[in-house]
Parts: sequence; C-alpha cells; structure tokens
Amino acid sequence: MRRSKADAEQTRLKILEAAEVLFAEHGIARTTLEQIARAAGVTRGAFYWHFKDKTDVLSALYERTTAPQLALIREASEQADLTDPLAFLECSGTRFLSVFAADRCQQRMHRIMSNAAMSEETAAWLAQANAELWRVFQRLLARAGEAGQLTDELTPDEVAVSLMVMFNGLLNEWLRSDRAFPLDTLGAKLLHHHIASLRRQPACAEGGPTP
Amino acid sequence: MRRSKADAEQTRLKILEAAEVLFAEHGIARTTLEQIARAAGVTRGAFYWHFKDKTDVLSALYERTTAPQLALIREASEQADLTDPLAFLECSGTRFLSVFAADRCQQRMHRIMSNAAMSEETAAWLAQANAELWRVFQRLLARAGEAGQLTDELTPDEVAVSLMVMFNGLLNEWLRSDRAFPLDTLGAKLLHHHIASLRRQPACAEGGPTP
DNA sequence: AGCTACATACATTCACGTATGGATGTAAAC
DNA sequence: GTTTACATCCATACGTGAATGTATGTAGCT
Repeated sequence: MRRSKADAEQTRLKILEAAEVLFAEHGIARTTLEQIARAAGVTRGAFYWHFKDKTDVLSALYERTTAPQLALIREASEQADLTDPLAFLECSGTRFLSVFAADRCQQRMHRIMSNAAMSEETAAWLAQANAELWRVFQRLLARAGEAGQLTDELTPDEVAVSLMVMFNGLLNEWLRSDRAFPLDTLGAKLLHHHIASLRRQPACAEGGPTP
Repeated sequence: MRRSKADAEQTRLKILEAAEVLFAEHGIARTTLEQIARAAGVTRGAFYWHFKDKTDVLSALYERTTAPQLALIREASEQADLTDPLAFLECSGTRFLSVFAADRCQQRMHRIMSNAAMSEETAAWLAQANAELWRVFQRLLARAGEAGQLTDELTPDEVAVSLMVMFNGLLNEWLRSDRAFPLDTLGAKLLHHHIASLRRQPACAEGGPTP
C-alpha cells in the first residue's frame, strides 16, 4: 500500500499507458476496465479514483499526445515560409514522418483514432484533425498555385487531395503492414518523388530537397 | 405472420442489409443484435433462426461482397497483359475506383473491415486481402522493372509501396472525408498522374492513358 | 485526526443465448 | 379438394454472465 503524492501520479500514468496499449491492440469497445486495471497492476477502484469512465481516459490520452501534435502542426503552418510552399511541405512532412516512426504513443493514438471513428467523441476529434490538415494543405497549395509552382494538369485543390492521400496513406499503410517498410527513409523518398511530380516542370534534375 | 420460402429469404437479406449498415455506421462491437433485428423489422428470434451469432453475419457479409471482389482481382491479375504492367495497373485500378464509387455495399464493407482490424476474424481477412494485393503489385512491378519501365530513382518494391499507399489512400480518404471529392474522375486523374511519374522518362507529353 | 489513494464488495444493467410456443406453409394421404 | 401431419419461420419469455457504477472499508501520508 503506497499512497504518496508521486505514487498516485505514477499509477495514473500506468493506467493511461495500459489503456493506450489495450485500446490500440483490441479497440476501445473490446477493452474492459478490468483489463486496463490489471495491465496497470491495480484494480478498478484505482481506475475510478483517477478517471470518470472509459471516455475520460480517452480524453486524457488525446490531450496528452494528439492535441499537442495538432497544435504543433497549426503553429508550423502559420509560420511557414510561403515563398516555396512545396519545399516547406516536403521538409516538415519528412520531419513528421521520422518523428512519428519513433514515437510509439503517436502510433498507438493513430490506430485508436482511426479505428474508433464511430465512437461519437473520436469521430469529432478525427474530423477536426483532418479538417485542420486539409485547411493547411489547401492554403499552402493555393499559395503554390499563385506562385506558379504547380503542374498545369492539376488544380491546387486536386494537388491537396493528392498530398493528403499520399501522406495519410503512408501512415496507414505503414501501421497496417505492421511496419513492413522503413517509414522515415522510404517515406521521405516517396514524398520527395511525389512532390517533385507535382511541380510545374518535373525536370530530371537530381537535386535533393531544400530543407 | 408470413412464412413462405421466399419470404424467409427476404428477411434474411433484410437482416444482412441492416447489419451491414449498422456495422459500417457504429462499428461491430457497438452494434447490438436487437438493433439489427429492429432495423430489419423483425425480432432477435428471426436473427437467431438465420444466423448463429454476430460473427456469422459478418462471414455472410464477407462472402457476399468482399470475397467475390477479391477473387476478381486475383483473376484479373493472372490474366494480365504483362507487356505493359503499368498501363494494366492504371486501367484496372481506374475501373475498380469507378465500380467502388458506385457500390454502397463495397464502401460499407471497406469501412467495416478497416475499422474492425482487431476483431480476430476481420483481422485475418484484412491481412489476407492486403497480402493478396501486395503480391499482385509486387509481381506486376517486378515485371515492369525487368522491362525497364520504371524510374531509376525507385526500386520495384518501393514503387509497389507507393502504389499501395496511393490506391488504399484514395479509398480511405474518400470515405473518411464523406465523399468530399469525385472518386471516379479525380481518382483516375491522380492515379494516371502518379503512375506517369513512376515511368522511366516522365516526358512532358500530354498523351492520355492507354486503356 | 482527517484526507488521500486505493482495494473490496455489492447492486444493476444490458446483451447474449436458449427454450418454448404458435402460426402458417408444405406435402402427402385419402 | 380436403384433411392430416409435419417442418418451417419467427415472436416471446427466460436464464445467465459479464461489465459497469457505486458504496464501503482501510492503510498510510500530511
């Protein structure tokens, strides 16, 4: 029986960690509070002391990992260098991929959010996050279109769809395939190639990205 | 009270339809047999007469929609014209997109399968389907590599990853965005552009695809 | 001593599975 | 064509376990 102030916070974190792992592995609905408590080395009593119910843990997990990440994206897009939006997208996209590939928490939250798109709360979160991303892409690519950087074959909005598909597709496919390919290196490579194909003159120059 | 032979088959279909809609909307775990029965205009008694349990309906739904579709993909890939694998991929991929965009059942099954990737049975189905798709892509692109059709910048396997990402990404993003863009026309356009960027010499020629 | 941080015990709900009953279709017998 | 016998198709009722939420107990920090 340990009930120090720091100990309490520790068990709270253990519960959060256990819930995150179990949610990502078996889904939210199929995970029971008993399982979470056992995995955290406590009983349901501890759970109900720290959290109201299952959705409360979910909120805590979201606030801990996803929300800050979303804020970072928002900030970065506002301070973006708009003289070369495509280069900015490639640079920050590549950075995000390598961070994501190394952060188990983000990976688990991604699985949780995308697989629980019906659970009212997560549905709203996911919709908001994607709307946010979409607005960023749309804004940057509209700018790129004005600057004459984009191919004639596609409109700026179509390019935005293409990039959303590529980017989210990379994350989804990597997780679904159980990390069958190196997300950081190959992801950067594919992103570079794809963005290059969206530039006005896809010259065969071997020049690298401009981070 | 009607219990003719044809009537029975009709209620069976109504139960299947209701289950498909509810599974796609609220997820499998969060859907109750009572809800399915009510949506089908019957009671749980009728459900248990036609099906063993919840996973039994899922199997029936899979056999009805997803399995035949998978078989079609397999057949097509075996009878593929291997002289121009990239053109074949673009052609059959485009056709699949337009069929998918018009078939509510396939769309619902896609949501169900991708959001229930933890439920033991669907996990195996999804893994099998994706492994199947992966083998097809790998085989066709290895052939394209031998024929010297691919860019020097990417290996055939990397191109396969790129195409998997693009293709699955299109379906996922379309459904997630609640059909915010025209999957058939824009999907075909992006697929064409992307495949063109994977060819050896991305000449700026405006030549259309060769279906 | 009083509150914190849990464990334990209890009550309740809810979905599931099964058992039963009944109304009608279906086929054979006459 | 009617009647009988039976199987089909489905509704209703009941039993059960599992998960939830709450109430209570209690050892230790402060």
